[in-house]
Amino acid sequence: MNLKELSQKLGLSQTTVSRALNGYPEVSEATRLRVAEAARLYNYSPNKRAMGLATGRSMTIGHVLPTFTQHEMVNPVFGDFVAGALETYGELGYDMLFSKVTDQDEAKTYRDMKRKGSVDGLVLQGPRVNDERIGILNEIGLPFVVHGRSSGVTEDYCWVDVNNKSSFRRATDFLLDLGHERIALINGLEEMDFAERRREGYLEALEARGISADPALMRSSEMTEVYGHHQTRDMLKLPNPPTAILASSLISAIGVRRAIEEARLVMGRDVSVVTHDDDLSYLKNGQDVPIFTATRSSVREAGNRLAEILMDQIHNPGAGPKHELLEADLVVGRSTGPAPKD
Amino acid sequence: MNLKELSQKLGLSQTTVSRALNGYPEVSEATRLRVAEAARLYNYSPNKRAMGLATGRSMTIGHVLPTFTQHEMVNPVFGDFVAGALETYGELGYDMLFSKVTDQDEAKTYRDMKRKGSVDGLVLQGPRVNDERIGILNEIGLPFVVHGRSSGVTEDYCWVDVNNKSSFRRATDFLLDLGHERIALINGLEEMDFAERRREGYLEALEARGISADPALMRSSEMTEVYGHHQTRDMLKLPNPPTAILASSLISAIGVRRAIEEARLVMGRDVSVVTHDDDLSYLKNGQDVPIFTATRSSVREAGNRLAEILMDQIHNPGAGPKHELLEADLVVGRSTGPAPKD
DNA sequence: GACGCTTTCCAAAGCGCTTTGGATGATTTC
DNA sequence: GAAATCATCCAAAGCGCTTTGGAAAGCGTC
Repeated sequence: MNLKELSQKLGLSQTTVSRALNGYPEVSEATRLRVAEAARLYNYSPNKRAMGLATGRSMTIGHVLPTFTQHEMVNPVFGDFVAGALETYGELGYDMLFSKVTDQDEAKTYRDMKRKGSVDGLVLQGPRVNDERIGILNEIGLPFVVHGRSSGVTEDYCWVDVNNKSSFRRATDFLLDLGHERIALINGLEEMDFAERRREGYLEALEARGISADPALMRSSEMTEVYGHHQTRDMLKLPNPPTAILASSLISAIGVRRAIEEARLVMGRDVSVVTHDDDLSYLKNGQDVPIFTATRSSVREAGNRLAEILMDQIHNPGAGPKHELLEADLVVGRSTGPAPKD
Repeated sequence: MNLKELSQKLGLSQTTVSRALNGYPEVSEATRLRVAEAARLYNYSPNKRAMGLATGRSMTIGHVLPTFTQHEMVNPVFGDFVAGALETYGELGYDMLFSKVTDQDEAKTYRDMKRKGSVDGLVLQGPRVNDERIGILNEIGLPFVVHGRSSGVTEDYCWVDVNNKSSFRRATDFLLDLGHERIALINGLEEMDFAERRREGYLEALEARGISADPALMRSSEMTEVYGHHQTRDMLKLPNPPTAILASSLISAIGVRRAIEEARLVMGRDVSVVTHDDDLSYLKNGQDVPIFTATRSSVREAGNRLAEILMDQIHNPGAGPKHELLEADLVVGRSTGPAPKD
């Protein structure tokens, strides 16, 4: 059933039926009702492609599967982030289109999406420090929002980000207050912007107490369980091992704990651990009492907020770039305790 | 730049340019080259929506975000599965369209996709026992492939699945061979088809040795870390606790280990653990020596294979339904050992 | 009753592509 | 040398929708 057929059945023109369905005022309430009724009866819904052709809008948002380049690792927060964004898209009738970038040429994918008219807006995930993709997206001229920020980029753009710096500053302060002085940082890959900001917060807290950071205690790698384990195992073997560890994700924190236990130490007594927690639906940080003391910020909520900003940008092209900085909670669990006296 | 403009620049008709670009034979090699050259020069690529309108094909595959109904949990394998499927889609120029189903009315979403012409094929994830969605999809008349199977459904359909039954049978046999007799099963939600098949394999192995299954040792729940932990903690408190545990996912196995360690027991000595491992990119089962003894099958590879079958179905509508049963490896790690003598 | 103003509807022209059904020469066949 | 064949190309008709620019009818006004 298409518009033509439906309008014939109703004895109306396609124009009127189209207008009735799209809520234009040039149609009487009586016929609007009649049209709506018939549309339901004949199970009519407009062809999206034809609609897109005619309007120039595709009602689709483009995403690129965020993979950490090394090892083709899919970002574990992907699923929850998407779920959050989809909630908002769905409400406004938008779909989500996915592409995977095989080569490094992500810019080409974005340009293609614009040229082919397949999307009305874009989402950029996993921004790196000085990310050149932002400049390209600005130049392409399609509304976009970045999940995260990119230090070094001077031009303005829309973003939604967790306050990584302040949350890691607070986490470090929390450990310092407990008397820890040898605090390790197991961070994400250094080129990632969030990792840089977390490191800044960590360093700032140390400096404020006059503690000089030990490069041997600052690690950065992909946020997997195995890497968390390796880095911790190595650091615990140091002549002067850390008494506390800051981890960048719950998954690597699980590896941290494994290494601590393998060393026959007790987490929260011998070694304290604080992690960032994206509040993933499939990986909750305990139930009542958190397993790990953590800086928590729901990535799903971030997806939600980001989508709202993007929708806003699409519908009000004039409005300038919008930003949203989400503050993480610092939740105290069983992985932290006073620094051991030796 | 659109077809019209490009053809004007070339002094050719749109027909010829279109044919040249799409590899039709009615165009001389010389002009084909000239057209290709100009297309590159002017950075032309056809508008997907217009192409879709004209051809009736959308070059898009529909996915529905698989959530376990309770708690809106996003399936953790989602990211890797998508990455696998996208590899194949990308090669053939297909995009991936995502929708999230808010209500239970997933069928409506599929019907809409068909009506609106937004997709050429569908992927069904997370099939349940007796899943009525399969019947609906068959009736809708859009090519589809199921990731998993649905016992109880008699009609034929395409699927890609891990041999859940045989792998859990093997895993159970492996534990039995080590002398374990009280083997617990921490399974996924019972309505999920994979959970049923795994239970069957487990029961079959026990029965073959004349061991009657203890209902107190068979748990099923969402596959989260917390649930794995809770179930294990509870079972270890039983008067006659299990000496081995079979877990349905690496994430719940991590919870199992946490509970074992909290009980001051040693995994692999006091309690053996075998888990299923989807070989997720962000959650590897150790590096050289696996942490857990596991039945391993890459969900990314499954996504890849599934996409291939779907592409095949779309391009050869006549061919009957195809199936692929993936056998899981049984890899031995450090989480299993002989049953303790008491 | 002629006039203007609303209200309500419609015909037709796109949107950018594919594809059908020729047209035009060039080449071969007898 | 005329007819048939072939290789190239093109004009125009869709695909299913939106939207522009009227047209027709209804209504009050003077």
